[in-house]
Amino acid sequence: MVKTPCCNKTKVRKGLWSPEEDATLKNYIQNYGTGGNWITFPHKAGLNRCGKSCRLRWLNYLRPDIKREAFTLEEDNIIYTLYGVLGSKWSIIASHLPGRTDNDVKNYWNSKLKKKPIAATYGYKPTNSIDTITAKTDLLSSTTNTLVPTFSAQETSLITPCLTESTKNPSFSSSSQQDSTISETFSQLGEKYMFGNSSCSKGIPMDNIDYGYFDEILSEIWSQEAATGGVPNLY
DNA sequence: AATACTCCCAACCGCCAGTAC
DNA sequence: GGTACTGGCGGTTGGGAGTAT
Repeated sequence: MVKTPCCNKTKVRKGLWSPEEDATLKNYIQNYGTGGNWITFPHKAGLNRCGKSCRLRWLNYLRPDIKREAFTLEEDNIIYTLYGVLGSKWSIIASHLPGRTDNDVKNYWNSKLKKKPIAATYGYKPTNSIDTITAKTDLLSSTTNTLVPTFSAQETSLITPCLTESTKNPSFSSSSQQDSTISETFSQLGEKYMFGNSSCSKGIPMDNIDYGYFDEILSEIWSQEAATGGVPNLY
């Protein structure tokens, strides 16, 4: 199929938005809304911009509920945890951070979080979520070794490999061996999880996933942090 | 002070899925 | 069912700001 451009790219303005353009966009939306069609929006609003560019500018910068202040530690933890489970599903991660956009979260991850030591070691900060999943093994049926039905069948199929690996991983004898084993295990788990998530995102509407589960993970992490006055003692 | 380098963020690009016709 | 169109998303880039030399 021939790709149709959303606008005449040779005639529209590109690059940084001027304060005048911002004001025009903001005023128009506040008075008339978007009209439900971003492609025709620039013409109606009197902007010489591509509709997609207008949409992006509004959603990522001009929307009144955008949070401009620095990310908090709690937000860091949410990003680490959800990234460990979902991978680079920035829009879903951002939906759990009021006032943050997917672009914000993506930029923040790429420029800050992934460079932090623990993230550099493990690729992300899965120790908390995996640890908590391990802690939830008391939810496993002792006879069938299956999860109690707080998870859907599909979610169980994603989580079970992690449980199996993290609870049966042998021989943490020395700290260096422990570090490399943990690192390797998380690398494997990450791949499995990403694979699972990939098939999940293709097969199941993401809306069907119970994000209350992540809330459980986060509250546990925060309560440990509050109790110990710092990062939870892992392993 | 001048230049080189790095970092960060806003914006763009291209692809894909959903929907209307 | 096929095509055209649109919105949404993730990856990538450009360039300004800050820092190091």
